[in-house]
Amino acid sequence: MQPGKKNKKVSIRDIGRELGISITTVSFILNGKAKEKRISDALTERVLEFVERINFKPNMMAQGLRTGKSKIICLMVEDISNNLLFAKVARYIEEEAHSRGYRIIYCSTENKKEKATELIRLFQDRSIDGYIITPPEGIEEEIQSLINDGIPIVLIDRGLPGLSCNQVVIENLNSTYEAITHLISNGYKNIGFVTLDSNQTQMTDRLAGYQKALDQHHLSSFVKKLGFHQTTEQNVHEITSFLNTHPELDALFFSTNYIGGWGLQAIKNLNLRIPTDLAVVSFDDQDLFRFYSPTITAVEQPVQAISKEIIRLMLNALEDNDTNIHQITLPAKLIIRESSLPATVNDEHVFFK
Amino acid sequence: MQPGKKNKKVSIRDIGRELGISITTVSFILNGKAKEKRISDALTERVLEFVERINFKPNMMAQGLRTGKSKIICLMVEDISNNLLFAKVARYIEEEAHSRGYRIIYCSTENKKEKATELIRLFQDRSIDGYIITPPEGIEEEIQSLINDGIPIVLIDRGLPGLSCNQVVIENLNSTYEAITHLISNGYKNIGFVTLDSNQTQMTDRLAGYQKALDQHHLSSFVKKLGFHQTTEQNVHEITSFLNTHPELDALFFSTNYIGGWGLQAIKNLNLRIPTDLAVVSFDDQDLFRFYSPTITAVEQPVQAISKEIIRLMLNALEDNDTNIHQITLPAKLIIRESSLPATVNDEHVFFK
DNA sequence: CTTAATGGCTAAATCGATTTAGCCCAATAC
DNA sequence: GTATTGGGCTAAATCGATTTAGCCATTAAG
Repeated sequence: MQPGKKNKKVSIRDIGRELGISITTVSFILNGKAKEKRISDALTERVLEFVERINFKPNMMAQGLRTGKSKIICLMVEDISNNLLFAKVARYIEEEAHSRGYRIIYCSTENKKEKATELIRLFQDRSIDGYIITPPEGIEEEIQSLINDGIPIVLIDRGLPGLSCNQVVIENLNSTYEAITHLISNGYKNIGFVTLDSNQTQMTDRLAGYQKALDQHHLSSFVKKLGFHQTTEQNVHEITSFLNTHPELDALFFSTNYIGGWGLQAIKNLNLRIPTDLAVVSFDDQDLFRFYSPTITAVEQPVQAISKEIIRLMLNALEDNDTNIHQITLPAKLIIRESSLPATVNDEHVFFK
Repeated sequence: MQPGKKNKKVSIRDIGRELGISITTVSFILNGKAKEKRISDALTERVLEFVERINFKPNMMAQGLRTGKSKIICLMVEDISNNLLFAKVARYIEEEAHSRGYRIIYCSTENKKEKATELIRLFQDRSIDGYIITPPEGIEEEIQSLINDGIPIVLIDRGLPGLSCNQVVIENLNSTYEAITHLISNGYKNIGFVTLDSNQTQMTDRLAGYQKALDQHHLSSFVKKLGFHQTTEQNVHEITSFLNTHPELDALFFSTNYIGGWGLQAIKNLNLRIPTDLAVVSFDDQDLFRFYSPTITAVEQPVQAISKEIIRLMLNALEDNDTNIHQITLPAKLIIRESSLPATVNDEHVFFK
């Protein structure tokens, strides 16, 4: 039995038959090699016009089989649904990729090494041209093996120390430093830092930025590291305990937007006023921070710029065979809102003490 | 020149050569047809063991070319980044699809007919096995042509009246009816409805549910329809004007979560207290509503159930050639929070009047 | 007038799988 | 002793493109 659908689609062969020419000629013309292969302008014109009229699209599987290129890029993120940042990157990348003839498949690693490995193996059959990855810890070997196979990779959101690979990240250290300095200059002295128990570069850099700012002002640090893969309730509870054990805290920095969400929850449960009782700044902006009462100061990632760089690096590697390694670091922006207003203005105790 | 990467990958032919058997046999075994084709258990065992050991994965392009199936499903949503609902659906679907050997490519229509048409045409080369689509208005013909080609389609979030096609939607009418009834029974009498100027079924059904509840209690309706593709500022401004022109409003229903966001913005700008001055209920739950002060009552879509049905319908059609049309309608749940507390309890005027 | 160059096009191999048709041998039936 | 059956395996066609090598005129060069 022949494979294929009810409506047999036309092939390059049908076009050749219809126009009385060889499939070779059709292929050359469709691939823009008419001039190079000295096909006459008249014929080129005729073929292009015909192809346009019948809305012919070459079969990608056949093309892929022959050329070894699938025109598919894999976007492998932590979880496309738990961080709007990834969904936004997905959105921007999609547009540019399509306009260049690429499709994007996505998958989520849950930031687990095993899951990521499994996914990479699942796709390892020549059917993915390039990978855009937020790498979980411990995935170095697997990535290296892709690189060895000559497959373009762009790491995003975080790097893998010890691996030379294209990457697009932001200035985590500097932007956190700036945020903490902002709190300090607004009069806060006991600033807590709530983060994940993770050795990934974006997290360690943010912590380093915090530490750097504190050191510079000789302030002591209060760091709470939340375990990975806990429930929201557990996390909120841990932040609540952290605040209870350290009543001296007058400000809190959350190292990601979802930690920010848990933090606000905890603060609400404790009935603390922001920023009167506790100032708040979070990494990663989101609707919640813009709309919350009070509005929450946040470090905003330049999503559009990040996405542009990601797809630029990928297409460079794919189309221009650029094998140089590009490591791009983009600046992030502190959006100052109500939650970090100067302590002296808001805290009436200061006036009357 | 030969195509292919630096590390030439092994093919079914290499396996045959290595084991001294034909590629036919290898293919039969790999496709689980060993029994049917009477390949001896010993040989089957030997091949499977070898394939496992060298971690062989058949080339999908070759498979696809031969079988006419790409094992790729296209998820075509409005915008994967502007509504977490779509990202969540994407996440759930991904898991199940992968476990069944399918990959998912995504794309965003911006809810525009032209964009959707363009995308469908872009993919129309036999390289997509099925489509999961949130259809924009006016896309009926294009969808029908896919159906005619025998390609499985599942419409989601909204249907296309006049088109018989698989679909998974929720009880928009009933759940809105329930939400409005909830407001009415909590003492609200002048309930406004802010929605999009759209004829899509999910929107018209929500409006119908609102109308039904009002009619039943002989209340008058206040409907504000926002234009498509306006800026956030414009929308917030329009909602503000709506509230100003109708000072009698004591409650507001937002027909989507992002409209809810704009609405909260408008209410905040007007310094109205929720629910004292104005009760609020929104369709679609989100973090913002859970964390806001006060917390916002919302109609929650059963994302997981929706996703399960979507992928179930799709895989049924793909694998079991189920050509029956399934139209699934799932219930949604009203999550009652602070923003819709009874008017009489909160509005002290009522007590002292 | 022969050879070389060029223009315009094509036959056939190839990518890596699936699938049809059928080969060969041993066992059983008649 | 021949015909039939079935077990165990394989050769070759095929999917629809790309690409190499080369055919056949015509013109230019020597």
